[in-house]
Amino acid sequence: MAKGSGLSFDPDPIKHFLPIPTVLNSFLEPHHHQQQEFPHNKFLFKIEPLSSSMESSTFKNRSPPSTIQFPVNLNCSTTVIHHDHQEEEEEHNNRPVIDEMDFFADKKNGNNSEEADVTTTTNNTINHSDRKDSNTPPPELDFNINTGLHLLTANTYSDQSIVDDGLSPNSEDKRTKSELAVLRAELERMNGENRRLRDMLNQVTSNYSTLQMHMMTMMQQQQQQNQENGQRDGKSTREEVKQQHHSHNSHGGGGGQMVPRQFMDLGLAAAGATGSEAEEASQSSSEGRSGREKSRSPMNNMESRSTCGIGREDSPEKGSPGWGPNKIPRLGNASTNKPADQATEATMRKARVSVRARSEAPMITDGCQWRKYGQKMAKGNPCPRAYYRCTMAAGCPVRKQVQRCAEDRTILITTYEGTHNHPLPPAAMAMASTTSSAARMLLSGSMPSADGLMNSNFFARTLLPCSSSMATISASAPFPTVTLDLTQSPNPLQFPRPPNQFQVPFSNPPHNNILANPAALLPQIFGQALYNQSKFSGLQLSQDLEGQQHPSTMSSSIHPSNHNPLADTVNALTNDPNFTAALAAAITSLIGNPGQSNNGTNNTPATTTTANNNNGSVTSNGNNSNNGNNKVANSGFPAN
DNA sequence: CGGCTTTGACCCGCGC
DNA sequence: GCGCGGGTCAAAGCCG
Repeated sequence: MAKGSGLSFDPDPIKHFLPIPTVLNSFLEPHHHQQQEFPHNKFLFKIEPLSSSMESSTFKNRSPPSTIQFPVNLNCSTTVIHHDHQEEEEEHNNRPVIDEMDFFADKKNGNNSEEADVTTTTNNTINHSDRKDSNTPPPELDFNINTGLHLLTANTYSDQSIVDDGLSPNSEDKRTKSELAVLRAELERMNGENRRLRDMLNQVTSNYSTLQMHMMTMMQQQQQQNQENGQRDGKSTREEVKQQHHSHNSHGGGGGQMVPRQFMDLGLAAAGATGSEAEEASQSSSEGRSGREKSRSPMNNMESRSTCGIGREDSPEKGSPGWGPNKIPRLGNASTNKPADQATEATMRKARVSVRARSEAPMITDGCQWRKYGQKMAKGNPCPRAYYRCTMAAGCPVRKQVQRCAEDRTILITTYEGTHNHPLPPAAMAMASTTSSAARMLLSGSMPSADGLMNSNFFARTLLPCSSSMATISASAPFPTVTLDLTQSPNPLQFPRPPNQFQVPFSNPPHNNILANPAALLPQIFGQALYNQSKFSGLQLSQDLEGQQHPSTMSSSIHPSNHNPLADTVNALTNDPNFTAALAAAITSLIGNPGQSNNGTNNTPATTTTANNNNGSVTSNGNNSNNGNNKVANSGFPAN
């Protein structure tokens, strides 16, 4: 392509550069053929009651197939279903929540369902056969799960019913009016419910953040305490030994040598209320490939992070103007640093958080604004790797790499590194929180490993008790990396998980249902991981801990032991590549808006969350033009 | 005109 | 010391 053409380099086999809403749409692909009348930017994200309203108001008068119930209730309007209104109503009234999931399960099952789709009816009808007898959900549905994406169309019901009635004008008119009145009343009620739920969600989110911070602080304190004890009396717990070893060898920097990790600035990171905490963990100094990089005290710096170019921090002499100021000179000797800092810093590496998601979109929307600064062909991968840096604030050291997986080009690998030195938009909080937690997890553990690899099994279980296959941690790379794999088990229904695996940690309050709130999924996963990590903060981990689940998780989890169709469905849904992609994309939009949604102006939930995405921008930033982002996203997309 | 992408060049660490 | 590969820079040029 011509240099400076401004055109996107689009080697990607996947030509669909879809904005978030579109991503969601892609997940709902079966409906595409019905979406023509409704632009993507018409997506309406709506918060509705998860349980109560579900069976009642929420479903009434809606065409089932056309609606997909998303966790926080993302009502993406897209389709117009030509159903008989009354029939629809009846169906809705009788439909248990699970219908939505079944709908998805069928979709993803590959059974495809273009037919089932159009139809939603088909599918639903089948399901209904069993359920019309009873309005109560199956026994195994002991938790409130509402997973479907609820797509509904603005003119789904009344209009259609009016048209199809075939009654005399007068009676039709009356009927229409009455229906209209009912609908209005219902609408108002739903709005009220939405408001309440929004508040609730905000509160939950807030609580979660608070708890997370608190936990981080405590973990740090504990770690420090352990460290002090270790130094004082030479007590030799495994961890302490490592720590000491660590401090002694802090600058030895044996490449590839396994070094213990310990908590560092986690507390700080947690303390950072900016929401950029995510990277703070990664900020932690790193021993770097040769123990060259030094970072400063966690406390100060976001910027120290500075050094945080991806992989470049070690070359102080070289620095880009923007990053120069942040660069930290290489310290040949650690002698200038405080011993404690040396030890910790030396041992810590810059953490990276990698997210693997199956997505056709060029980039996962994370709420930040990125600018592409380079693209390279990486060895062993025909797809180019694109380099982006955060442009939300001048000098923000955060960078990310985006690359397609060589084996499966539908998989998008996004690797984050660095800490934002600026407040994050609400939309970016979720991802930041998630990556932050992951990074902390990574940096907080001190795992011995002869082969240079962390005990991925343990970590996976710790990090993601729900699925050991979803997260892996590697310390063998130049930088420790947490990989969050959202692509595993594309079709769990076809490839059932081992019976002793938890799929999703449902340690949630009634309204914090993961499935009902995808936005909370990742943070919650990592939250659980953090919990487990803290639980095992001694880091005297052993395989015998594997499989151990936190009681809270156990109690509310879908227990695999009893084969549960619903659980399988849930698993299927939560592992659906498209869903995960949509989830990743939706995270920022959904959870990220607590601040905005809190203000009274958002009485129409439908318009609230989508604001940033309606333009089809890949990155959402209310204060900035999305055009640039789109460019970045589209052109920067590294493909083959 | 500012912001962005493209892309060749450059720097650096690492392995041999 | 050299080559390789990853990561970054910055000039050129496009776009709105």
